[in-house]
Amino acid sequence: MSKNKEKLKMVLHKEGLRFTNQREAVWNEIVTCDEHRNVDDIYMTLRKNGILVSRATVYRTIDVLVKNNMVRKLDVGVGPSKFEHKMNAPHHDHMICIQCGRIEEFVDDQIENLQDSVAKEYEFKLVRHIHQLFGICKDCQ
Amino acid sequence: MSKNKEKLKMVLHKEGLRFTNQREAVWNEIVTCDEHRNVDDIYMTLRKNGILVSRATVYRTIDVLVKNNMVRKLDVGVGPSKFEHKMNAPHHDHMICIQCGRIEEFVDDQIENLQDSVAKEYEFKLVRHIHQLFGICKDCQ
DNA sequence: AATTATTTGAGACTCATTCACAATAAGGGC
DNA sequence: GCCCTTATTGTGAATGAGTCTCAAATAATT
Repeated sequence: MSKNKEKLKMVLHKEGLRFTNQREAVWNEIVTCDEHRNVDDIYMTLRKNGILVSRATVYRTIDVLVKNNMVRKLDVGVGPSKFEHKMNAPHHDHMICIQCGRIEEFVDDQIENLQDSVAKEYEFKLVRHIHQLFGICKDCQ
Repeated sequence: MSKNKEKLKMVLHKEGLRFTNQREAVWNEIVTCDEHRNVDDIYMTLRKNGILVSRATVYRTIDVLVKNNMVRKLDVGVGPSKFEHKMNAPHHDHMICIQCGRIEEFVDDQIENLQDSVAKEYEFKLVRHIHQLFGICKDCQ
């Protein structure tokens, strides 16, 4: 059994939820693609591959995945939210071009550390964060 | 004429928009309150004070104010966006409690600087950013 | 004052997301 | 494997924040 399937089973069990074909299909579709996609993209791709899962189920499954840190939700400021899986990928944040919508990832450990310090200082238990830079990308300038 | 009124006039002029009672009323309502409020909060307060401005106009005016850096839009992850004015207030980011919804502000110049460096490195022209820490606040723990 | 262009208000509309509920499928015990 | 209980699914309707349309009102220009 693949590592990802294993991971899904664990999380579902932890949440007291059942392991179903639909949930596996959704997780599988998300984890085998490295793009930033919205629910409809994911739904349509599944459908194109002959896997009929309802949109509602995609939403419901993603909620669980997001809550359990397997998927990151990305509010890109306009239109539907986008999602990306977090397996085998180092943590990163995003730069979003307000002209062409292109999303670029960036990593900065110093920022991460400072962030942790701030949270500690306020006795705030950090669960997740959003750090997005909006602007004009190199190509659009 | 107050400094804030002056500022609004300038921005509207720059945008090729007219200075109207409604736009002044919305800006005034926002700039004289230091809380994080959504469009409906602002609309209802105006209405309570006998100032009848339509919801659509509040949305439209806020768009202009956000675009011109007079107001910050805050996506709090659930429900409608909140807004706060940016006059006389040093730049800050937000910690949002996912339990009680409380919003706390924090300032960290080092993070701001690092952020600028990252943008520079990618030749990305930074227009604005979102940096939000989600977690459990001191009181909710 | 007349003309032209912008803004406003009201409500219809959009569209992402959530919900309700009947039908279906999982998991546990036998 | 079969039954029973309980969770999950699909469907389509509902929700709700935000946007749009358009006629009437207001502002700027002549």
